[in-house]
Amino acid sequence: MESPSRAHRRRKEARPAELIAAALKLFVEHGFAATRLDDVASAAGVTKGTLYLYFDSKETLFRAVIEQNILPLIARAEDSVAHHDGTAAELLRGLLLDWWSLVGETEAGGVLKLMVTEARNFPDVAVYYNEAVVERAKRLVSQVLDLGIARGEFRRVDHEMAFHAIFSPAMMLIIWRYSIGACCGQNIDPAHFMDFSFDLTLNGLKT
Amino acid sequence: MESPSRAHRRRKEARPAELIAAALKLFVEHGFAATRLDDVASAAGVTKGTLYLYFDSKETLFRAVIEQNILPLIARAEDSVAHHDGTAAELLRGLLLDWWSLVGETEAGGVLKLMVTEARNFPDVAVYYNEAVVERAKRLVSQVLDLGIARGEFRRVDHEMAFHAIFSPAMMLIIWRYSIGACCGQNIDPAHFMDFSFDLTLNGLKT
DNA sequence: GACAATTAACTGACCGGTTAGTTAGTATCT
DNA sequence: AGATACTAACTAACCGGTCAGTTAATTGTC
Repeated sequence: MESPSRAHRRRKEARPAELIAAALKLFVEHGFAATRLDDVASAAGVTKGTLYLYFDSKETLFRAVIEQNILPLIARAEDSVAHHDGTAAELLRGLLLDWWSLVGETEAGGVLKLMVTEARNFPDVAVYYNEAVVERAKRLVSQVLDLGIARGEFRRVDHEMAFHAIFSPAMMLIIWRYSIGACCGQNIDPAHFMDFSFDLTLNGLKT
Repeated sequence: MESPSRAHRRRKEARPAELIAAALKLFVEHGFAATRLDDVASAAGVTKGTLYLYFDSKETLFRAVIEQNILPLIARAEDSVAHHDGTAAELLRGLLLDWWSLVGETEAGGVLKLMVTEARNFPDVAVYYNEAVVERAKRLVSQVLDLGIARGEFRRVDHEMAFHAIFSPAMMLIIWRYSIGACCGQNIDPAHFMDFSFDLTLNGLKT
């Protein structure tokens, strides 16, 4: 027996991350209000008292969950911009697939669903998310569209509209997976759907 | 005093609908768990005790909210099928715009967001919703796609994929409006966006 | 290397505010 | 007057947040 007795070892460094991971999972599953801190703590292998050593309140924990899970996303997005080679179409596909492998296929994808469900209860967090993620992505897509139009690949389109149209399928896929899809077995094959919907959109964008 | 007595008139017939409307609004805004029944009741102009005359529990009220708001939707969808005239493209556009004016532009649109946020807490309701709304819509779109393919208008496409691709923008628009969009002023012009995204998709579908 | 003395991560019982659900009583209708 | 739509005061349970106490690690002393 290596460590049943050591169930509660002292691991100050690891706790916050573990608590945040547990909180993300449960917040996404049940929503913020319906999630008990006792459950978050025990999912992270500690008790509620310990949770309060690291976070001031349930709300603070929520903010930490959002922040921790979008910070890497922001960082990664930035260097993805610079290296543009190939056609605008290829760049756009790369952008979308990068975003997918970063958001869609990781636990972090739940943050999107969480923001959608809790935006009205935490408007300031929603504004922060909008600026840190959505607006940034919008600017990225806008650049690619400009490039595509300049190269004669794309039609002149409303950038705002195009952005939403391009990301809608991927966002829908994520939200679906964490909500109704989780209850009704029939899940869409993500890779297949991403390919399909991107082709559809690209055809629409082409001159 | 003009009508403090009016405040509690006896209106057995009107109460359930009023309570359901108030509940929908608050459930969509704050989520199921974070909504107080006292608030639902007072939004409907009664007190909590009255609410319990018409609904057994908070959960029963939730189910009623979903059911009442998708029943008309189902009914309307059915007769929209039969009258197919014109091209498949026109039919598809009609289907989507009908759905939009029925779901997107009414209070009932909130049901979609509500189902997304609460699906995991009410899996059986989610399954019901999926069968009563999603699967039904899927079959409708499938018929139109078959028609379009038979007429040589559309490419041979995976119906499941195409369905999700077609409805993604509209669903995203609704979910957006009731969540992050509600916190960050910048709302998309629905009519414009629906036109834009449908054109994009249609281009992709065409032979 | 053993054995305090000290520090700090962690626990779990507890408190108080909140809210789903109940019920005794009031107002309105026929 | 009898029936019933409705109210408001009430209860019980639940859960966010606290804190006195426990236990694991570290340091210091011989």
